[in-house]
Amino acid sequence: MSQASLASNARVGDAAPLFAALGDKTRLRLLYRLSSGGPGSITHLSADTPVTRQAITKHLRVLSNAGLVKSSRRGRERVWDLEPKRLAEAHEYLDRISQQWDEALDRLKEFVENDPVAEPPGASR
Amino acid sequence: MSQASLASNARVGDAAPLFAALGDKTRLRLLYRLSSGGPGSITHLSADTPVTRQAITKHLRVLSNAGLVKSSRRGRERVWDLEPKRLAEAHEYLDRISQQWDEALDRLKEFVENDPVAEPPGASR
DNA sequence: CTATTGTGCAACCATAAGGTTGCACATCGA
DNA sequence: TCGATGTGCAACCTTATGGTTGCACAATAG
Repeated sequence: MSQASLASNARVGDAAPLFAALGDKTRLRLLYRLSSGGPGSITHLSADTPVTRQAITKHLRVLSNAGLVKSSRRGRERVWDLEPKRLAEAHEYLDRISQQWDEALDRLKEFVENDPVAEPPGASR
Repeated sequence: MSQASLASNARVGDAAPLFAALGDKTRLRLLYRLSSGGPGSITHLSADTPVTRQAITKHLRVLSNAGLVKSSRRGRERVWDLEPKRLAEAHEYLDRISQQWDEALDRLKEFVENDPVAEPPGASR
């Protein structure tokens, strides 16, 4: 079994949801907003974006499902904030993947340097 | 800039495509496949998956657009492989984000410890 | 030459995703 | 109490996404 791979086999399906949650610029912007500006209500958060409050609500729900943010009611407002625990988990996750990429790149170098793919000399056309 | 945020402001829209490309389990599996099993043709790569060759083709194209894989023709076959350079870039990227998360988490702690439900600056109306 | 194998392309489908509008309802201020 | 403000829900629209099937075409094996 080779050990250097882009994701450990067992968790490969685990990473996708996290990446998917991060794979939208509006959501990344929201995370940025929360991390730099602190917690905020929906209307507050949507004030900076070109999209509607409703859209923001949906995105927050996605982030919430991914465990990246949490919300709490405060009077008639609902305040959203980053979720430290999950965020730390995701953080570790990215670190691990990052490290595995490193190893994968090493293997890749060997590939290229040693024996590409036994390329047939006249393979072009 | 000593500001701790989840993503640097200017690049926030840059990360999304990468994450989006990684946000699918079939594609992650493909990357895993390529990183552990080395390069392979489409039919070869799709032999291990429950989906059709055509679906794999599409996924490879997505990964290719994200710069994570590259392909080269070899006779009548087309061999796909990881793209080292871009992969390294993405690697750095994840590292950077990972680090920023770390900083963001620090700020988060202060939030919680100092002022539980602090009003974001400028929240008055 | 002919059959086989490997790709590529295109059409098509179902569902999810991102977004909008509209409206009901809760809560706060005066 | 009444109006203003903040949310939540639901319907709806458009486009992307993930997937399939079918077929044409290139290249290789006999």
